[in-house]
Amino acid sequence: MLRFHNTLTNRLEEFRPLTDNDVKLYICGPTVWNFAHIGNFRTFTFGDILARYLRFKGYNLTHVMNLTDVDDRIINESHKAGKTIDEFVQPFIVAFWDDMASIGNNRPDIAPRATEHIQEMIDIISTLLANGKAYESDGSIYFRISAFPDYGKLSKINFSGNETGGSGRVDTDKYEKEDARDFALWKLVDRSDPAGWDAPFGYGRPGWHIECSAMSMKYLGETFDIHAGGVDLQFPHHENEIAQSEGATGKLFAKYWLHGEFLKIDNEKMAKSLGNDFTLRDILSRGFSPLAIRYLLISVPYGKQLNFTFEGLKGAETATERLRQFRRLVAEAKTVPGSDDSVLAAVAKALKDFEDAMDDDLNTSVALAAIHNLVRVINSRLANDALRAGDQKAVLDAIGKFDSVLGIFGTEEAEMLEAEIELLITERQEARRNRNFARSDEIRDLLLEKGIVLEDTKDGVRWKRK
RNA sequence: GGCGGCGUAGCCAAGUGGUAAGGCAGAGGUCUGCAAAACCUUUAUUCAUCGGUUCGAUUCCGAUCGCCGCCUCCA
Repeated sequence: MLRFHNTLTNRLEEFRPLTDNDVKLYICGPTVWNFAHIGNFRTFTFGDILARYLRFKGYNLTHVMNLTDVDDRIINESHKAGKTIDEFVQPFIVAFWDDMASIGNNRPDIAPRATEHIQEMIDIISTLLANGKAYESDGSIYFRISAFPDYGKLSKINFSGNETGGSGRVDTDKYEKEDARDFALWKLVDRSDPAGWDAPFGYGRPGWHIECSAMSMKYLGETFDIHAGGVDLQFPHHENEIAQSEGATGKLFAKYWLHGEFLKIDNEKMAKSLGNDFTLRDILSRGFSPLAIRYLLISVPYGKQLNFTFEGLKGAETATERLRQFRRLVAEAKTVPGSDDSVLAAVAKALKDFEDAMDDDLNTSVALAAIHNLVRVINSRLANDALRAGDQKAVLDAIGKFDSVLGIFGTEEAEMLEAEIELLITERQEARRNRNFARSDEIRDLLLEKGIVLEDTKDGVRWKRK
């Protein structure tokens, strides 16, 4: 029985789709103003695992993840760069999908861009204006929180204890709002500003929160199953999404809310000021494999904070290497006919433990333990005995299942590429020993073409992806 | 100030009212001419501290200390 911790109810709940076997999932995607950092990828990898597991369980999934391509940061940065929003954002979108592929995250079925859904946002705002849940002030449109009694049901936020007053933040807004908590749905901007759109209520641009309401409801319906994202989005972003959407439709917006916890670096928060806001690219350039990064990101359940360290990443590197090696050993094992009940039982147990763990709010830690336990049993077997053909098939099937959910065994292509690289490096070493430097350079260039950079260290030659 | 989470071996960590998963590192071993790689075995009388409840607590309650988050753009 699949269960999720639902932020809305703050309980572990059995997952039941709204309709039959169909599951509609929305995950808040990146703001494409920069390269995404490792903390972003923890959330997106959690989202990917969630999507994969829902499919593993046999659900017919529609997976939507938005791209936020209009917000103040983007507008400022594109201004600075002297580019249009689209020109500025495009390379980061490309980079984002490259990074996602590199870390093994499947592409969502639909990845809508905010700027392509302005009309849908305008429609929601119009509805809210018409039903009294929004108002105009100084040309901008605000959500009227006092007209939505459920406000706060997700974050359980208690405004009475907030820091307010002279130095507080709540009252510092320069605009005239009925209530300090009210938030912008549509911001009036000057005609000359290219980052604006025409709307019945004036030339302007959407507030941050409205885009997710518009895109999720457009592709998944007014009520859908799961809405996921990082914890920091819980308030105000998700709370405001609920207010806007339910305020407009009068229906439940999302049934289950799942929030991915933060990633810490060396037990500290990730922050630009601390210089530890590593992008995926930063980490790859240090020679770590994307597979190891993925492994580390899922080694702790999504609902708990994860402490990211380079020592841990080295460990993840070794662990994924072992898993890859395991699959190779099993696949290439010489077999004898038949099967062994004790091996089949171990495989069945691993599969059950794995599924039980994933059913339990995606407990990837325990799921990984189930896999490692099987690896140990089978490796022991392999060390002492020939594998039976039936056992081999069962183990490979199980690996296929584990990997369809977690994606940590590495792809065949990646494995072949690495074997090829190792071969070339060995040949280059040989050439250098024989003082055949021409051949050595030739190999180096060949590897460079494949995007592999060699690094001579005192322990020998290492390589890394460019 | 309000609200929430966490503190488990050298490191990353799971977990439960009944006596501590898994990974990495370390140690020992198998294999190998020696290495490396690979594989196997092994590694916490103890779960931040102090009290309480209980036959029994790491697990429940209270206090203390420390860390992280939200309340403000943020995965």
